Amino acid sequence: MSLRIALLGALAANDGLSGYDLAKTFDGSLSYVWPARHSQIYPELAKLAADGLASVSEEGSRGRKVYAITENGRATLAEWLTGAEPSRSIRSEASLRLFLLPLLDPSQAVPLLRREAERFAAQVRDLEATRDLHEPPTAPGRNGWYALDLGIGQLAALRDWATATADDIERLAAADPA
Amino acid sequence: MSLRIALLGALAANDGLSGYDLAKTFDGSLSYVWPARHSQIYPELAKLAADGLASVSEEGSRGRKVYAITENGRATLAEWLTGAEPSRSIRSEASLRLFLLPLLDPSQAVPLLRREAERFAAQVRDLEATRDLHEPPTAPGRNGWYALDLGIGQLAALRDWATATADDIERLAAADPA
DNA sequence: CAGAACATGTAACCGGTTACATGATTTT
DNA sequence: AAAATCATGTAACCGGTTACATGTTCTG
Repeated sequence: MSLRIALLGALAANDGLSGYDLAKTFDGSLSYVWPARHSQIYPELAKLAADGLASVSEEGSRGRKVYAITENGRATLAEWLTGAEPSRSIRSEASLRLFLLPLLDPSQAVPLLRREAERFAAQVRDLEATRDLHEPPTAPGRNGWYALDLGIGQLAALRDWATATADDIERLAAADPA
Repeated sequence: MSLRIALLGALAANDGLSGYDLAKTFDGSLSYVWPARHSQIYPELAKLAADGLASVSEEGSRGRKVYAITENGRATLAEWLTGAEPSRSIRSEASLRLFLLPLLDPSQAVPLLRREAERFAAQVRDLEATRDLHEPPTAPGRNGWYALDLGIGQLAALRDWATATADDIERLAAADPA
């Protein structure tokens, strides 16, 4: 279900996208919340068209098909956004790693946590630089900007947790050298 | 692959767990990074045992099987934790929703963003209360505590983003009433 | 004794990933 | 002319979810 919504959202934000363009979006800004590959996007676009939520608005060269969201599609999107509770579950390999690192003994865990923290910090700096390169665009395009902030916030939280946990483990190890 | 690691991690943190116990762990603390159902856990434990990474250390009443991580299992876990880059991809329906909410017109988006922010804030308060109920336990069990902090940090980031975005949209709408 | 909680498993289905497959246009 | 990029699709496989299926022990 969520892939449909994400596609409708991308089309609503910036009408006139091809499967190829969408694949890039799902590899860029949208990848922070819902990554998807072209092999999943093309069939889903076909289904969206079959269900009347999107339509092929234009056929370009090289077989390019440009999709537009329909009124029906907009309604479906708005309904999902205003309606039912979304699932709160997330699955993150990077977080799993952070979560398990404290299992190692302090001499191993602390440097690894600091390395991870530095990695997240670097990503945060990258994204902040990307964001600050662009003047805040006006309403519709602005969404890419908000998305970037969401990514930055999540990564910064991971960075801070890794730092705090490394500090805590270090403190404990110093107080009680097992 | 990651489920194996998560299971090994849970067994390393607290040896002597059954599939049933593990299912509860994956529904509790571990759910913030890697949720799993018992229907996935039982077969994977069998595979872990077949591969010599864990073993059945004890059989209790009601068919209860207690698993223990083996030396081999510990080595595999340590290798994954210290080794290769974990995938940075995450998939979150809740974040997708936040991400798309700014697409609605301001009069709809702002209250929904504030409602979401309040929801995240409530979750944060809940988790903080849970955490503060318990004295920080000593080394091995301490991991549940760190995990809680990671969950709190992630949710707080979502809360703050929702609040900031609502403020921003409101500010824009006030400046330029379309 | 009934209902809740403990406890383990299997099977069908679905969403997502990887790999396969093809061809057109642009750039060097 | 070759290589890169644009562009769309299909198929096999795998991990995860939902639903099915069964039996035991404890608690009220």
